[in-house]
Amino acid sequence: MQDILFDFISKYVSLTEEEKNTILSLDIFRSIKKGTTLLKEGQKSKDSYFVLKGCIRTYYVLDGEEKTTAFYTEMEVLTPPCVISKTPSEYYVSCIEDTILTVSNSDMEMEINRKFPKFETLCKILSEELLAKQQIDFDEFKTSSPEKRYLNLIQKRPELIQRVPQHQLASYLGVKPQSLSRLRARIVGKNKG
Amino acid sequence: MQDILFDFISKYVSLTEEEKNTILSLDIFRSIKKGTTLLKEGQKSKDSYFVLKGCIRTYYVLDGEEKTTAFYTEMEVLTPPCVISKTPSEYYVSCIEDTILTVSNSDMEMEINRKFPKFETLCKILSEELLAKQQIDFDEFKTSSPEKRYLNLIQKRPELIQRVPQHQLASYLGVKPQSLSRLRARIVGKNKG
DNA sequence: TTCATTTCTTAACTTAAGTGAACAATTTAA
DNA sequence: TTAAATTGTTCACTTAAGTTAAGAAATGAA
Repeated sequence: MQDILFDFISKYVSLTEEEKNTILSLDIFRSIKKGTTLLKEGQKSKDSYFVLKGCIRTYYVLDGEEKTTAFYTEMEVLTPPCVISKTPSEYYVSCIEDTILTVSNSDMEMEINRKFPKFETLCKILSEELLAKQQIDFDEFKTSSPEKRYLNLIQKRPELIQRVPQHQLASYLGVKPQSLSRLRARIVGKNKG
Repeated sequence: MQDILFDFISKYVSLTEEEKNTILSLDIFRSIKKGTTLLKEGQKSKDSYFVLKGCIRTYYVLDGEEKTTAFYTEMEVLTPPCVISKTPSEYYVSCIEDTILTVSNSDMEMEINRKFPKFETLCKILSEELLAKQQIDFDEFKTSSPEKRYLNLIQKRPELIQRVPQHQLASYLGVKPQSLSRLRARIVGKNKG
């Protein structure tokens, strides 16, 4: 399990055994049951998550309705905005499958950065990459219709459509569950006739 | 003009005179005329921009149509995704006003990072903050109707509505120019009766 | 200044998404 | 195992966005 993390890190910076041991000594690996909530609206938190196996989602509760805005699966990192802004969280984070992840807080991060400055480089590269990736995702969302977004998702993350309940996918795509149902029926119809 | 940049940086890390002089020696300040294109689709670039005065926008050309996805105004930073991915740019960047900005490339950045490691900390903090901010923007976009997005924009960046042509604002809000016109008329109507 | 271009608005019509409700299928919990 | 809750689909109806077109207003260039 640790190897997945180390392989991931090694893509960005090389790691010595000493550094690996320091990371392991922090005891950051967690097994979480499906349905568990990791972060609630209004809570303060310093925790970042790296998903090794499984899936977590972020969602808001607006007018009593859940609005799912993101899914994080294998090899993806989530640092909730409240960790950066140091304000109470605006949203929930929960596991939609049994999930294995690492939980690291900003204190631990600072501690590692102090011992191994190259860790700061890793964090910089990672957040720059994530920012660029998310800019493109946002641009695609803005310039596409709901139907195009769904077709785009089939291309880019086909497994997500299998793993995730439709009504959560719907708000992720910016539409109501009924509209997603209809839109899918429309696509199937097109492929037939 | 330099002071604006140094004040901005000082919010994140303290700067010595030596460091300031090193930055100044790089000759990064540029005055750009309205309408100038800074980056074209298909071009490779290593340049990041920090807007001191004026406004730049990013836009795609899809099916012969311009799709504006972002505006960067005073005190905002843009590192185009192509700089991170090291691939040809998918979009254009151009000035929609006479603009004063800094242009810094990744080689210069590495040079400074080598001399002053605290610069790496600055970059890390900046991109983490930008990532968090953009996550929230994206979430708000997903969970709002076009009308709500427009009302939200009036709250958050009222000056933008004055500075920017409507048809560019429209694609920024994810609708056609005609829909933005209609939507605005609808809002005015509501406030009357 | 004048002409051409760009920008913005309005309108009529088409298409698709939102809404409320019903129902079947599936999952969860007692 | 059964009842309750959740989930997904369909339908009729409403509302809003996309499309096409026309014309007015503003802008820019010759």
